[in-house]
Amino acid sequence: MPIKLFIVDDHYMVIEGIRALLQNETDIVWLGHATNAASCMAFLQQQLPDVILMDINLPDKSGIDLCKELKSMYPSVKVLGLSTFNQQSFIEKMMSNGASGYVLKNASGQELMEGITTIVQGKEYLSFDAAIALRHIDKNSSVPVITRREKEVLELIADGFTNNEIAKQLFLSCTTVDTHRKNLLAKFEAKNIASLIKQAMQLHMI
Amino acid sequence: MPIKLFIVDDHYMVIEGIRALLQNETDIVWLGHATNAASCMAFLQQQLPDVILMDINLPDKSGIDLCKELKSMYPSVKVLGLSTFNQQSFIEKMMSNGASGYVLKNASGQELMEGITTIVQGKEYLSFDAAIALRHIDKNSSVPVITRREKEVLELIADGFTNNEIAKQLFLSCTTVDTHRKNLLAKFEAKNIASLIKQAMQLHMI
DNA sequence: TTAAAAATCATGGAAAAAGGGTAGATAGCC
DNA sequence: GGCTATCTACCCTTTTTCCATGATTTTTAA
Repeated sequence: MPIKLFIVDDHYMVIEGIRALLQNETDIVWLGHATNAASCMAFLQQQLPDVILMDINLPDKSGIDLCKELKSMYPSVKVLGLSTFNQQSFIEKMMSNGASGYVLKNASGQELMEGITTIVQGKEYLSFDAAIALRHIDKNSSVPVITRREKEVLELIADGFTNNEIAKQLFLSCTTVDTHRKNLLAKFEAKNIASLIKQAMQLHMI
Repeated sequence: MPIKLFIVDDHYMVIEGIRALLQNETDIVWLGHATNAASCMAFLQQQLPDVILMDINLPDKSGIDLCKELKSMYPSVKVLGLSTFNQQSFIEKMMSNGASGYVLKNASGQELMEGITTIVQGKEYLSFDAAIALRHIDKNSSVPVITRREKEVLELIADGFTNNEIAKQLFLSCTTVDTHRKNLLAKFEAKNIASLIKQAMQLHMI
């Protein structure tokens, strides 16, 4: 039974590339592609693929969010994350939002095919480089979990506001803001705001 | 006379995609591809293409630097920048380093072909979205031009080092580091380090 | 070669952040 | 009801950044 495949990626070059890489695979039926989250959801109302290859960066919504939404409505569809980023934060988020696997865009046709057939069987698949990234970074650091208020404060700090200014904007005491700041530094294990902002930006938390 | 084409991109999917998009173009001769800067330079010693499609993100060196190096050695070769980023900083840098054009990875085959034929004629080419990005952002803000030393200091600041620690690492006086810091703040028009780091990260300068 | 830009160093003072600890109020969860 | 997480708030000290201003040497580019 051939595998019905659908692709969500906003780059034609990648779509064409995947099509070219898989064109000789007789087990694959190409259902079509979407270049954004909205048209992907629209397509799914008509037809359900077995596997969706999903880019993490989409114009209207992150692939991570789309993955969550999609899996809650169509749990049977398997999602294979697709990205140029081999950062553990993305891979982790994608997987925890229901993706069955993750493949980097420099993967070969063979690797891609391996990923597709593996997740169709209900297993998980991480491309070699992605798995390395996960293990490598997992040992050193994990993604900090911050609260809603902390995120609010973090964003204002990143915009250049001082404790005092933030306190006024959020109708808080200055010392409260300072506490949030200190908690942020602790959670990120950062020595100062500079390295905190750098890390937060790298993890796309700002 | 057919156009000899070479591609530098570290993603097989993109290479295959471009090949697929251009496979029916009889005017194009496919010389080959490289997945990093080093093997690109090695190839050029043997054979010179008319046009190189060059990704901005390469594993060993940025495409922007590779472009500069390559153009100084082989000025006749035309470079068409290729990237997912439509940020004006990249486009500007790529063009000022000798690229003849810039195409986004979501370009169609037609657009890509248009870009290639345009730059072969000695003209410049910007894909529609790239041109928009350039105009749009040019009015609002410009990319700060920072010196080598300032970049060095900026990176150390982002890593959480204090003026004192940076001074020791670079064998400078503490006040010198402070001067660089102040110049950075002025150039970015940033109130403090937090917003400086945020901006620098957004512009991919760190 | 000359002018401009970059890199170097300095003083002094005000403002803000970092480091440390403590603690009450509230809300959600088992 | 008790437990935990979150949000709130405070005190104190030290360190660091931020601001203003000025000046010399080395590099770079026209």
